[in-house]
Amino acid sequence: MAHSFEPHDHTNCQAAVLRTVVETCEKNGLRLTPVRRRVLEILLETHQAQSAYDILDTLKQEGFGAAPPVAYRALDFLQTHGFAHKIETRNAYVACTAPGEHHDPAFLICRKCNTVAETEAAGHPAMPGFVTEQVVQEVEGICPNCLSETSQYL
Amino acid sequence: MAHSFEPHDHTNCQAAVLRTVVETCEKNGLRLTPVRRRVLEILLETHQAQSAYDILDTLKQEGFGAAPPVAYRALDFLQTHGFAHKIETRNAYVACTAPGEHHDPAFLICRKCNTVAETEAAGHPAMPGFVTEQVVQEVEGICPNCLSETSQYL
DNA sequence: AATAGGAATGTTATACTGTAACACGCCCAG
DNA sequence: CTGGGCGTGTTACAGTATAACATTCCTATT
Repeated sequence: MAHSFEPHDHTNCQAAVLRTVVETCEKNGLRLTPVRRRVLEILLETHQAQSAYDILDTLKQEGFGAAPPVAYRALDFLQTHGFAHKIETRNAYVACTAPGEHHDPAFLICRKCNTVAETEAAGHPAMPGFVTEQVVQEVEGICPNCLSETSQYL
Repeated sequence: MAHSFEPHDHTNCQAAVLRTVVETCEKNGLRLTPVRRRVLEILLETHQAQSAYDILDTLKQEGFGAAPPVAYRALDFLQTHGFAHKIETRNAYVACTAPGEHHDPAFLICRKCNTVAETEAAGHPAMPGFVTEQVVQEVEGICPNCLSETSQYL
């Protein structure tokens, strides 16, 4: 699977994830309602994290409910079932690029182009006697594409 | 150094960190002004993360400026110089428990007692060609103390 | 000692992020 | 055919954070 920083057929990328999510929902009796599906599609349009209010703006224009809970509830659903993730350092959201494939996602975030790449967390901090339940790993830096541009890394 | 989950002489714990910070500031020509010092002290009072507005409430009562920027600017200073950290998953702040000792802090956060323990991040997600600049690692779970209490881990 | 310039503080105002609580409609299990 | 759960929509509000400007305080020179 190509990651977000690599050139890839994005139309196909979107379609593949959407298909997987639709199938997963059917298999597990989850209701991928119009709002929920649309929010996923909005997230899938780009590999940049989008704020709940950005998403809400789009929803409004399309005739969905106009108040924040509409967006937040759809995002909750998507996150609960692993179809979307929150980028904590940005208070923004991305579609999962590998639904059903892993348990501890980690994110590489380019501070120049804002692209987010999802990867698997390889281990996490621990301490004897501490029971881990959730792991957040986010790395900010410069992605290969922005690095190779003439402007360099500032 | 005892970590936050271990029983320890907290008065001494606070004093030691404060002393180190004071020395570091003197050594590097940093101005640990009254507000900044007081915010650090407030953070040092507990190993639980405190919101900027909690801190601000205390500042107000003590005659410091009453508007959010007062707290946020002091926190910015402390974070910039590694004396405090933001817990991204909680929008809250803690004092650094090992100022000057490491570069990539990671945090273990007990969801029951809200205690935060700082540790060193052992490695972080990467991808070929991506230049890492900042790493955020936060683990939520149950700390040893809460685990051993009769109520168990729910 | 006088003073110019930057740093720090304080204020107002506003932007951004997120949730509580309740009304309504839909659907399907009894 | 109904009642209860779920999903949607709304209003209202709570919580987090910053922009912009005025003022004061240092301090590094004259």
